[in-house]
Amino acid sequence: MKKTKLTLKDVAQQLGVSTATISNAFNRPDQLSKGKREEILAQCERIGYSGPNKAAQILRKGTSNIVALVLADSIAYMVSDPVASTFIKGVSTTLQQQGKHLLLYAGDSNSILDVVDFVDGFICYGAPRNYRLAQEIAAQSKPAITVDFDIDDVPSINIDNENAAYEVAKAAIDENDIVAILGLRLIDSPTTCRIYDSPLIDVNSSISHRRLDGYVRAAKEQGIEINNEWIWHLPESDRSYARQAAKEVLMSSPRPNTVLCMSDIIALELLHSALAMGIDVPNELKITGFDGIEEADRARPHLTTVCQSSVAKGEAAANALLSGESRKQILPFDLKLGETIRS
Amino acid sequence: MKKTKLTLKDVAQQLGVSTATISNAFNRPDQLSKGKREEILAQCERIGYSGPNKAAQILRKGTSNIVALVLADSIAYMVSDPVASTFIKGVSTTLQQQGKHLLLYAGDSNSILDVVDFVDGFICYGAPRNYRLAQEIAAQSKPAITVDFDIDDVPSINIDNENAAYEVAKAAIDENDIVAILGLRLIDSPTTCRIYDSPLIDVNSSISHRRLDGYVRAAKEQGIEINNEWIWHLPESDRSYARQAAKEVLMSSPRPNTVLCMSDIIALELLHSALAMGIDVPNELKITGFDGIEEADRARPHLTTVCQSSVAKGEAAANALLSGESRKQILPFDLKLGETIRS
DNA sequence: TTGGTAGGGTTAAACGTTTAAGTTAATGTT
DNA sequence: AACATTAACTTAAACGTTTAACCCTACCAA
Repeated sequence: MKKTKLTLKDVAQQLGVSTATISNAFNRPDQLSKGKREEILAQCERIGYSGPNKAAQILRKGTSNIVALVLADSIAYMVSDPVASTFIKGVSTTLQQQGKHLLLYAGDSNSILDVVDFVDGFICYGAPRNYRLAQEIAAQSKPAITVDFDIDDVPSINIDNENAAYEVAKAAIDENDIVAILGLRLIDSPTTCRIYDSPLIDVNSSISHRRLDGYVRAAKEQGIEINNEWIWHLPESDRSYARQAAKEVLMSSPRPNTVLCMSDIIALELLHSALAMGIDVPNELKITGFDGIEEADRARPHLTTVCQSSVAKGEAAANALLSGESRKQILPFDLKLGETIRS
Repeated sequence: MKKTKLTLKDVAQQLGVSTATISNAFNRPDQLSKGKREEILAQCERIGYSGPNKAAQILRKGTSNIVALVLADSIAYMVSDPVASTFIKGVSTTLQQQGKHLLLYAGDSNSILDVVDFVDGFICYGAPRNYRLAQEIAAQSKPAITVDFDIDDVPSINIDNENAAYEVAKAAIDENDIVAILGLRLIDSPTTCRIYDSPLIDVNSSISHRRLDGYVRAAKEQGIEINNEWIWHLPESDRSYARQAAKEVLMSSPRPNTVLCMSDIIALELLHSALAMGIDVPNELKITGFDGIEEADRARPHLTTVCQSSVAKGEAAANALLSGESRKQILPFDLKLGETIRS
């Protein structure tokens, strides 16, 4: 029983050839005769050498076939959020097709150094928490791509959030409506609350603020000014935060009759709360969502929302990274009219 | 502008000390004087050296701080399945706490060799597709742990599936019931179908077969023999497979009045289909699930199911791997009675 | 004075590959 | 026959660290 693992050198010695030849047998078939190659491979199989050590390969070749997916929030949150997990889906299928491996990264900017040396590239998903981290990554000389936010000169995948929000809001808002917004990560607070005059965070890079702009523009077109009092901040697109916000909105007086939600999860939770309270949707309350998740399809009445394909985003991100694409891409969205705004 | 990245050697030269000293400054503070160490670290900061190259470290030290989570199905499926994604959640939070990184692996047994050399250990989740792969991994001399299935001598995390299934079935089944089972991965087929006399796969290692045993035992106690004709096979715990199986069950005659489902997703889909057809649950149709996912809580009537904590499984798996625990652990489950079996 | 020990360094040999450059023999060209 | 080309290998220098073993110098005890 061999105690220590076989190395390429051992094998070379045993077969009486040079290490280069063994290495070539595995990596560059054109560098040796077909016969010799097959013989070597067969012998390796026999003596239990399963190929060059990958750690050494990574050091020597400088490439590992590992791509890091850098997540804004904890992995825990990301796998449970339908939008984020669908994104991961897109990334992973594409990577797998190309023989790449996926490292899920959700640490801070210190420990990113733990992986930066051996990873082939980075996909950075979701600001703002990720913004500084992504900047550091971009500063490294490794391929990187951002999704759902932007950093100068770094290729990215986005949709036109401002127009998407504008369109869904425009479809929902009528003259004289009282409009409220259930927003995501608008200010720096760990709890659900109205934003009032709290300073908005990260205005430039955040999709939430682009959406806010769109909503506000659509409202303005109907002569409606949305006061900060009617804008809620949720720290995450999470059911329990949403439930609380829904309660606050529905209890407030006057009660808004149009609520624009920055995610479907939020919108659905609001819908359920409203129905449970016996509120007529859409006649007493119009609701719009954002994302177009599967669950929105199953809800009755159907949710009016903006569909964006998270899978497509994931695929686009992986493909762009692997192909060295350096442009910023804007993916399409799709307005979906359900019965939550008009029956 | 430095073109090429700084190495430890460069730094040593610039600071006029040996490479060993620089290395020690980063890794072994006790090996040099405090003053020197601080000076070195400050200088490194200044000239832009962010610490030893990790690829080289991995090769030299033989450890990478990366743990591979080996998934039975595609990552795409895993992140969308509530049970699996919750498991990932548990694993990832634990790993993160301990400063480890998570590599999601869903390839085949060939490409596992791509990572085996630099990964610190393996968590193998879910047979049977994973069974052979896991055997190969176990054959490597790296720490490994299996979850929801077993391999001789490899530590594992499981619940007592046989008893869990027995208990939920016992709670549901009455004398003279017609009992059907919606099972998971029972035979080797990519489509939803009745199993009839198809050979069962992987009888030993599969949780599905343990559950089957439990169901059958409970039925027998009521004098009921479950014919293979009344057992369905679903290739995955997926809504669309479930929908089809639900249709078939509800259309068959005589229609079963007790259906034992091997996952909540399946049970919920059956519940929806039944309600949509105007069938009275539980009076005309009793349903049980398995897993205890969140969504089961939101259903009306509440689903009767077996709760198991996937998060706890994930945490246990990660902890066992990191601590070198070598026993097989059986985690508790929890019978949850809802109104889908008795109103 | 001798010798022992501890602190603070340095040297140099790994870790397991890949690959540019070099060697040799065989084949083809004129 | 002389020379150029090619095929099939080998040599040896990286890749960027870590770490056992060694070497000073200073200090202290007896």
